[in-house]
Amino acid sequence: MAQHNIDVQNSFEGVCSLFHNLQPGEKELIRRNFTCSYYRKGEIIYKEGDKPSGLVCLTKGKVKIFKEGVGGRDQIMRMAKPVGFIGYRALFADENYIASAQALEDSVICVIDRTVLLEILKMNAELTLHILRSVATELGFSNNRTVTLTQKHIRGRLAESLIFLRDTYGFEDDGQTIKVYLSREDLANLSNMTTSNAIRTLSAFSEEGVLELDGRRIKVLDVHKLERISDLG
Amino acid sequence: MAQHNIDVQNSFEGVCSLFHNLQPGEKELIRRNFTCSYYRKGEIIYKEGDKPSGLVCLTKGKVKIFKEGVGGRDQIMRMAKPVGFIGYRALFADENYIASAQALEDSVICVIDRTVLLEILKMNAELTLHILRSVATELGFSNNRTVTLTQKHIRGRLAESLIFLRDTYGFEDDGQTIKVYLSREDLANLSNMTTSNAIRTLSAFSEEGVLELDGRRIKVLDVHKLERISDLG
DNA sequence: CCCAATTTATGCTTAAAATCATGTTTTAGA
DNA sequence: TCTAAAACATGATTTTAAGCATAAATTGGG
Repeated sequence: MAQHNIDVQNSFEGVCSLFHNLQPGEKELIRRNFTCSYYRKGEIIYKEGDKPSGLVCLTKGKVKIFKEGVGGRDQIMRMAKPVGFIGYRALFADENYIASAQALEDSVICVIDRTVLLEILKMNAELTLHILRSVATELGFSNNRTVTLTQKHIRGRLAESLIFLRDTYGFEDDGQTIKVYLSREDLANLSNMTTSNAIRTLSAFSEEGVLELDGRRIKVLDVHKLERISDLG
Repeated sequence: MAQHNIDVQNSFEGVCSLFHNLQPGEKELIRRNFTCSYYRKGEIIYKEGDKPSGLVCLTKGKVKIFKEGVGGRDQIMRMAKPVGFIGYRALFADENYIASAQALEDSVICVIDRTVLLEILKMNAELTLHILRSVATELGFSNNRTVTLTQKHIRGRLAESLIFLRDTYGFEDDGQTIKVYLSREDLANLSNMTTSNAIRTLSAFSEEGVLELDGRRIKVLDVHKLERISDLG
């Protein structure tokens, strides 16, 4: 696979900006154990059961993190955007991955070697404490998500997913179009419903004037109404 | 409320045993900022929205951690047993509690002052890294839980909850009776279903010879069958 | 010990969402 | 550009679980 012109230096700086209280020597250590690679849309970055080789970071593109469910039905756990870490849970828990990561667009993925990172963390308590805070925050998201995915009805879950996507990726320049283009199946897997129901409910939202649909392009016409639907459950 | 004869020293040692790589000076610091109190069955230890004052530890009794759901329906997120921490997610995330904790039996709760603990963590990277691992592991449980609660059917969810309770609290001396006595409503809130359905499904398991029921006493007659039901979804 | 309140139990009805079926549109590759 | 595959759309049907009603059993407090 060709080197699709990755700006390693820029990626490196982006990744480092995610760390707090990183000492010069530690930064140099990371630089020397830092690799980048290019993933085409649809390619798998890691799979459930794989062993983490290091701390994975997305510096360009979009990635979905998903778990295979009971009847082969996937559940999307998280959506990543640049610059951000993925797969760190398994790394810090010292476990294999319990979810898979797939590029939704052409993406650049960088990896900091596992051993080197852990060495740094053992020396830098402040940095470790900061990461602990991030993971604790994410555990909160996960707990909230469990409740909404189990207790809200289909309309509420889909509305919440759309709001979540807007919060994560923002709008296009028109201020209305959500800046991510998911298949109906992905949207369903994010919202814990069948593809049929995602399609149906999107159509309903469109008829109600909440959304305007054009293929995978989703334009939010009435944010308040969407939020109300999400809150109602 | 009377001092129900709390053995503070014993509780203190129990709590300290949960920390790894704790230095003598740090231990002394904790001892001087360590309080214990007694909670009767049913009493609330903290509520959703409260601000954590420190690291809470259960040294005696049983506690449920639950979130209020959409229609006032609670979702039990976690069951705690001694000796173990509760409410640490909010503390480390520097947030208010997103769930409430209630004693299921008479319990002893100890608290390590927040400021003191964070001081220790800032100095002790190894300890912080160890806590990071625990929180990352729990995030994994939470993610798995999200999938099973959303994708498994009622029978599978209830069976899984029963297995989970056995894993957490173990069996009585007879080797069959799960060592925790929950109301049908709590069992339902743990398994994401209505109380009616928890009752109905328990009865079904009993008729199928998987369980033997006697009030809140649940005797597991056929572990394999229970596991099979859980795995089927 | 007794009574009210709560919990448990069970049947029936309704609502929600999955499944199935069919057809159309879009996309990717030869 | 054509074709096959994939994705999207919509209606009908079935399954699942919630909701509701009623009654029995259990529990806790006076």
